[in-house]
Amino acid sequence: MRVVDILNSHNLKRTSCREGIINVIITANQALSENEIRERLAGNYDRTTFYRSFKTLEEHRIIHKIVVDTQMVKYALDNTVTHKDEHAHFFCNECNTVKCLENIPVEKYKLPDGYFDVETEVLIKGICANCKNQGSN
Amino acid sequence: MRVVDILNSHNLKRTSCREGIINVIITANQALSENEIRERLAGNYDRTTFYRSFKTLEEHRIIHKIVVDTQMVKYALDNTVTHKDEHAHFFCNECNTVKCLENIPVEKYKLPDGYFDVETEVLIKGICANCKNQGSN
DNA sequence: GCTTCAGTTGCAACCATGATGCAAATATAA
DNA sequence: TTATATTTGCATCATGGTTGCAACTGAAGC
Repeated sequence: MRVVDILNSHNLKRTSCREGIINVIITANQALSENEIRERLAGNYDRTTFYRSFKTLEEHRIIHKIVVDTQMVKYALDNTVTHKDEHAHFFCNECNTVKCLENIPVEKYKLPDGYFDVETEVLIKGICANCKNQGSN
Repeated sequence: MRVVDILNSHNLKRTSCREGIINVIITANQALSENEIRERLAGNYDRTTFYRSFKTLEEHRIIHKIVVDTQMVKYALDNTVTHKDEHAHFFCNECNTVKCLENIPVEKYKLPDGYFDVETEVLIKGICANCKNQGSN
């Protein structure tokens, strides 16, 4: 599916910022932060434009946000695009990258009486395969 | 265990800010934000002092931080104090409260080859029992 | 109780993320 | 090409996190 079609199917205008963001995220093999996306983007956009583009794309479930910490937010292509269920995320303490563990569905936790869950976020922090290998060299 | 003993056992000086924070968190039945703690506290402390107190108490595993979003951070008494294992957290979309689900241990997710986990954060968002009851009245 | 000093506090200043109002610019449909 | 609903850029603000530094203070020793 082309980026144009993704935007069209959500009745979103195709602006260079939106197209750029989606392109960068689709190409990347990992979740990216606002700055990481900006670096990989041709155009130079205002922070607010970026912020609002992310928000719009998120609301339309084209991308999803992973909050690692209050000072580290990353974005990845959403489930509805890759057709995967709710999945866990992995954050590497060494290289600070975030990966969607698309084959690791989040467990359905049994809540106390009267509690109802809407969504569950699972963030696993540790060392990724890449950094583990470098560490043992 | 008294607050004084908690600080002493970690070789931390007993300052009114630290004692106050721990007291407020122990008393509360839920995780609290910086502002919620400040409101319940007698003294008037600088933001930086608060921030550094939280950091110190967190590093010594007396309290732990729950990041709901980039703009919402809450603190709760840590496992080492209540002697509970790694647990899930519940965030109510209605009343914005965070509760430690101390009887809900986090699942040990099986990671891809080469990946090693250090800690897993599980944040379940939904409606708490309290808000659910009010909604059905 | 007084002295000493490592540790803590308050202040100023800075960065990142999130958010809104408003005028100018633009995508798209007519 | 024009009209209009959206989007963009700019200014501005809020919150959380962070550091440097001088002033202050808890706790130990005298």
